[in-house]
Amino acid sequence: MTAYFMPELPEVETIRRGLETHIVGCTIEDIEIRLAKQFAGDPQLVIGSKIIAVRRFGKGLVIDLDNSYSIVIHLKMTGQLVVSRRLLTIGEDKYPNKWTHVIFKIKDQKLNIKNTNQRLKINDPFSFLYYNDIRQFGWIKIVKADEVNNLPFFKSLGLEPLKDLTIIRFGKMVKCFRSPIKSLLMDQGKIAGIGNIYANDALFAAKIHPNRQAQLLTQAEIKKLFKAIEGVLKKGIETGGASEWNYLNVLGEKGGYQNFFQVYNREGEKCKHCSSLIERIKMGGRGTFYCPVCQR
DNA sequence: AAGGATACCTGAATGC
DNA sequence: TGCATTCAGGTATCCT
Repeated sequence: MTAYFMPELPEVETIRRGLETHIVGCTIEDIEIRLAKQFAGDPQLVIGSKIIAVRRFGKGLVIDLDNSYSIVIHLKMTGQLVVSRRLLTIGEDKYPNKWTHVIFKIKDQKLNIKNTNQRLKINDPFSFLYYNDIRQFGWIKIVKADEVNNLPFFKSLGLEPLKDLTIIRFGKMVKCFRSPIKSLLMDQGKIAGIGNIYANDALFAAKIHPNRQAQLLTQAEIKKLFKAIEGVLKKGIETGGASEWNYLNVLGEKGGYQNFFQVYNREGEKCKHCSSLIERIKMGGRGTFYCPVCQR
């Protein structure tokens, strides 16, 4: 089967870091909206403003501007944010393409000053940030910075792993949760940012069957799972995210985590620990992968 | 209340 | 071959 998956915390964090490096300090000169349904708010509110920060909450991105407005983005499954290669002078743009739905025209003051040197392949201080999205599920909104946290998605977000999610809080959460543990890991209102890939792999690392009722896990298992979550997310960030199919960082490059999948998308393949065949079941409408021997 | 089903959408895989 | 059907999936929303 083909794997389709959205960017999860490590992928979105990788994009956030890339944007921080490449577009903070730039000014938004124009916004071309090619698919109106993916864009909410008045683009005029941010045109002419300077990008001062890029934040991430769960799988959501917030680009802060110097006029107290923010551009909020959720990539959902197939959204990509790719900066113009022109900006980096490392080749010609492959974008826009038929899936490019929003184009931010940006101006880099630093480049503008130096635009007579070789850093720019062409003598043009403008660059582009392309929003591509095959499935068209993602969205971009212009909102006041102080209203970002009131957006329904952000308002309902749970704790941030590697930050606010402590072992104590995680333990309490698990003990009150009556549904399968995998549902808890993927519940954005409980823990922000874990999606199908990392939930599957964390459960494998902790040797816990995805269908186990959360509140029945032992303290030792809870601890192991907590460590496993941190482990897979850190590994994901370290390798630049998982790119089996659609995910790209802001330079249009793939990540490397797909080479470390333990169970995700490995139905019928051998468990890397015991050589049993990885099984696939459906939980909450999502493909769920596990080793029937290692995970109990 | 909380869990389940459905809509959104298109490319790839499958079916005939 | 080629056309039609099925499937995947995060989140919002509706439903039970």
